[in-house]
Amino acid sequence: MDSDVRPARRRLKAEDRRQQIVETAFAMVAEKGFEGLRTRDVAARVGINSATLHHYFPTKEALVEGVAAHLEDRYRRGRAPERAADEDAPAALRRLRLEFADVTFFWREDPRTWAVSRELMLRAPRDEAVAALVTRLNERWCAGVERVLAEGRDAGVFRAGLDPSAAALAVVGALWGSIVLTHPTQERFAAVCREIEAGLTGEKK
Amino acid sequence: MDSDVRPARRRLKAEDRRQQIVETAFAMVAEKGFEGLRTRDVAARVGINSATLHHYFPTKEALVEGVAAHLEDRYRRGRAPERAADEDAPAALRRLRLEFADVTFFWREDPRTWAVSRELMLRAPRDEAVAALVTRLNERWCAGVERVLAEGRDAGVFRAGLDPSAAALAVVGALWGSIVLTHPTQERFAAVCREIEAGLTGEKK
Amino acid sequence: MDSDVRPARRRLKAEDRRQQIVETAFAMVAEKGFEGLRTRDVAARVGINSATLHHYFPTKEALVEGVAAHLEDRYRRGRAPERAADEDAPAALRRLRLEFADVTFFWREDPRTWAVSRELMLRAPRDEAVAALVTRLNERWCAGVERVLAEGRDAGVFRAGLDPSAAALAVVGALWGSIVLTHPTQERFAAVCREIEAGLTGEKK
Amino acid sequence: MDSDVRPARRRLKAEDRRQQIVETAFAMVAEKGFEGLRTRDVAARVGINSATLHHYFPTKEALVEGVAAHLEDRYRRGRAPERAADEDAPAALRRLRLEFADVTFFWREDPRTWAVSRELMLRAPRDEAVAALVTRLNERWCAGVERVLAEGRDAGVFRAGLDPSAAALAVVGALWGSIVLTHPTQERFAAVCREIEAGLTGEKK
DNA sequence: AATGAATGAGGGTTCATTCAT
DNA sequence: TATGAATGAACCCTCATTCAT
Repeated sequence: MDSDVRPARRRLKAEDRRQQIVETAFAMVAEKGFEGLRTRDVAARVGINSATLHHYFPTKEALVEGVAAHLEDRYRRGRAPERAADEDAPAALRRLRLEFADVTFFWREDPRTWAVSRELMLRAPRDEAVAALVTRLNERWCAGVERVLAEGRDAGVFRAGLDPSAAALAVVGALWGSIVLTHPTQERFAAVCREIEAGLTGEKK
Repeated sequence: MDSDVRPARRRLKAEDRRQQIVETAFAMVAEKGFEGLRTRDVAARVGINSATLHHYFPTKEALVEGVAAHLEDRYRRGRAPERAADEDAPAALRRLRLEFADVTFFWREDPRTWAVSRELMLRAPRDEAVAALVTRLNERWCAGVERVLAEGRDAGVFRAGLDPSAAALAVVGALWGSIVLTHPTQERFAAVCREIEAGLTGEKK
Repeated sequence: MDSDVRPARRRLKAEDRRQQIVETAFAMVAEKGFEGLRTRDVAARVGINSATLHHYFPTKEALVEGVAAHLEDRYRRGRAPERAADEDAPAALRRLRLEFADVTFFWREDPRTWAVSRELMLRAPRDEAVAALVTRLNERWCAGVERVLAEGRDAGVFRAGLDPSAAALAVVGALWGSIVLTHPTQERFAAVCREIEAGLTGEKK
Repeated sequence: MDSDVRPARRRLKAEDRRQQIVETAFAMVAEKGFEGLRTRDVAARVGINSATLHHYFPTKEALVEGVAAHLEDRYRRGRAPERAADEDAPAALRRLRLEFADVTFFWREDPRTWAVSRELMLRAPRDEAVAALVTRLNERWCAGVERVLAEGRDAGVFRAGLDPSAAALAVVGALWGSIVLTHPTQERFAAVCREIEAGLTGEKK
């Protein structure tokens, strides 16, 4: 019916509309990258006039920053559920595996989040605000892993000679790089994680 | 006769022009990314009309592919000089360190090549031709590392339980990812390499 | 009763708002010209929503007319104080100099009024409502000067052959044109006024 | 016929095209003012794509400057033909009347030139390049009149006490101001000129 | 009386590409 | 081979105005 054609979507509350726009833009970036992000397309997909979009985000850059902030939100919220399987493993190992699970989760369950963060990476060198966000996210990630590694080394779970800071960067790099470079299957990525773990625990030759 | 000589000379000149254009475009991508690549700018920097550029590269996509091919060339040519320092180290370790040295070389000495390859890798998901090249480059890189790892494991240099294929991906990912994510200093990157090596050799706890 | 009192009070307040809006728009035109007049900017400076502004002035044209009317008001009110200096000069000369003083007053003491009237005069050919106002203002001005000139001529103060109507237009044009064309200093403008006076009195060769 | 629909107007020589564009823009400014100048409209009227216009004038401001320069050209070229009528009048008077004739010529025969210069006046306070042009034109005009006045005074044609510089500004202002303020008929403007002349010659009371 | 949301109709500018010479 | 002229399809953004509350 006609009432379906013109849905009662008009005149949303401001915050809802902002959210709706940001999410649409987020999806668009995931599909076509920032390069392919068009304010008109976003507006059209939301079902509003492109001038209305400018009412919420006065400039495209503001929209991009909105998308970036949204990404940060998603990272904060969505985490992989803890698995009961590892109950008897050492704490450090359990937490390391949780880290792996998180990455797997985003890589498998939420490919858009992954795609957007890749796009942000690409844009960072030419956009200070994005660069700041990317740096912040990475540092937070590395710092988390570093704590796990330091505690695990002190607890005897990981190699004694391990340099937590450098190793954390190597681990995070390996997780991120292996995915971006090769888009591995879940199995292959699991194998990579096992190798990382083995490298850290220092399993005897 | 002249009519035979001239075409030959011209074709040579034409090939030079192509090369000149590609190199300029390469430099431009290094500076501004593919997103900032403008055919007119390239033409202007070469000193030709932008219509002339289209005479050599009928479409922008063709030019991008030219840049990609040029990158492959550069990878084939430029390598880090072997260092005499490691003479008494096992062969596998020496070759692994050579791999590290190569990456360091491109990251420190040839930033443009690094920048372009970074752009290409991140752009790959949205461009099939680029994706093909990237896959080829990565597979070649991983295969090389994999051979080193397999031989090293068999020679007792690396951990016995090591899965050469997965570990190679982890190593390549760590090298690439740590650089792209954090733009490390030379010292920091060296520390990362040491951790990778330690993870592979399986240094006792 | 209250219901009688309130509407009256409101209407008063409404009139104040209108005044406030008009004055703000007036200031804005003085700063940026009609070309730079934006309803949103006016509303913002008043501290109201731009929709509220449209509640008082349903269209931008109405606002412009409001500004024009406000200009007329200002001309009616603000006049230069009479100077005691010329007490022994003939009446016609005294009144002519008063005219000069008025122009000087607006040009020096009230630059905003001057700026707006300049905008209106130059804009008149493209806006009928403005043209009507401008014509009215000019005719009033010319008529005033014309009376002075006629009386002065009849009193033997000005040239006998003087055509009051044409001379009035020449005088008014000279006052206005010399200012708009060159933005003269006060001294230079005074010199221009002296020349006008000399031309009218017909000072012997 | 079809060959009439698609006139052989394409692919003009660059300078011709520029001229064509400038003249069209000039006409448009005369009609609607700078405020109403639209690059798209100009292009459409010329019969070219609006991108082609940007090929010649990379920015709207450049086009405006082109129009301004064109105005200066017109002033340089177009002058009123000298009239044989005044042969027995003193040289200074003849030259003064020539000045009047010039203004009359532009005001009657070439109203577009007049309109554009008025528009430039309006724009000058907000555009430095235009302001410079306007100042240049006015100074040139005033200087010309000043010379005439000085010579005429020294030759005994004009009032002995006349200040050439201030009087020149008064004359130029009167000519310009009387036209802009009232858009006089030719007869009325002629009367104004007569009054100016009378004021300068100092005709006895 | 007052507001924030929403809009339509442009407006200047960009850019890869084509065409005639 | 090389060029300048020319183009169409967008793109981001602006602004007076309207609508529902």
